[in-house]
Amino acid sequence: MTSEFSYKNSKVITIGIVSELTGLTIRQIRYYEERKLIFPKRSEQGNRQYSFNDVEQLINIANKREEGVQTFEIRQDMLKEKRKKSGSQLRDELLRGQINAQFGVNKDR
Amino acid sequence: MTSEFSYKNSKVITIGIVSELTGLTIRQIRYYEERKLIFPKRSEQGNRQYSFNDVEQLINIANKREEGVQTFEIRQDMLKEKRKKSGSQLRDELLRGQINAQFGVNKDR
DNA sequence: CGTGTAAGGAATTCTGACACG
DNA sequence: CGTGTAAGGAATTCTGACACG
Repeated sequence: MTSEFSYKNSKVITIGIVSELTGLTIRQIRYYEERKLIFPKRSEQGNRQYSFNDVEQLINIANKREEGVQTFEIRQDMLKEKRKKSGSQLRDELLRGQINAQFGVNKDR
Repeated sequence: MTSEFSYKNSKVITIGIVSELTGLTIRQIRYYEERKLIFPKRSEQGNRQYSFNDVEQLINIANKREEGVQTFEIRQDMLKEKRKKSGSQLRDELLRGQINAQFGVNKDR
C-alpha cells in the first residue's frame, strides 16, 4: 500500500560513487555508518549500496561536521527528527484506521 | 536553464547492479551498448555508469527482445522517437526565441 | 545475430588494526 | 573523536576473442 517505487530511496549506488557525489572519503562514509548516521544496504558479498537519499543525508552530515558538530550530536538530532515523523505517521495510521473501519476496508496483510 | 538535478538521469549505477535490476546479463548489457541502444557514462578508469532512465530503457529493450525484435529494429524505433522529440524541442526553442526577442532577454552564453 | 565463456589484468571494496592528535 | 593508511584478500569490471548457431 505504501509501496511506490522510488528512485530516491533505491539502494543502488556503490561507495566509490557516493564518495565522488559527496566529496567525502570512503573512510569517512564508513565511519559515519559505524556511528549509525547512515545505513547502506549490503550486496550479497557485503558491498555497501546507497540511495540518493543517503547521499543527501551524507551531505547534510558533512555540513554539520564542518560546523564542528560531533557525530554523536548529529545522531541525537536525527533521532529527534525520526520521533517527530513517527508521530505524524502514527496519526496517519489512526486516521486510516478510522476510515477503514467506516468503509469496511479489508485489513489483513 | 534546463539544468534541474534529476535522480532519474544521474549516471551512478554500476553494471552489476543494473544487471540485477534488469535481469539481463552483463554480457547482454554491454552488447546493447555496442549496438548503440544504451549509452552509459564512463568513470575515470572506464567503468560503466548507468542512470535509472537507462535501467528503464534496458527493461524496454529486454521486452522487445523477448518478442523477437532485433537490436537493429529497436534502434530504428529509438531514432524515430528521438526525431519526434527533437521536433517539439525545436518548436520550444523557436517559441522561446520569439519571447526573448519580445522581452529583450540576454542571449549570450 | 545474440549470447556464453575463459583469459589476463586493473581497479574496487571489505575488514581489522595501528597511528595521530 | 575523526580520519589516514598499509595489509591481505575477495569480488568487480574491462577488453578482445573464440564458440555456437
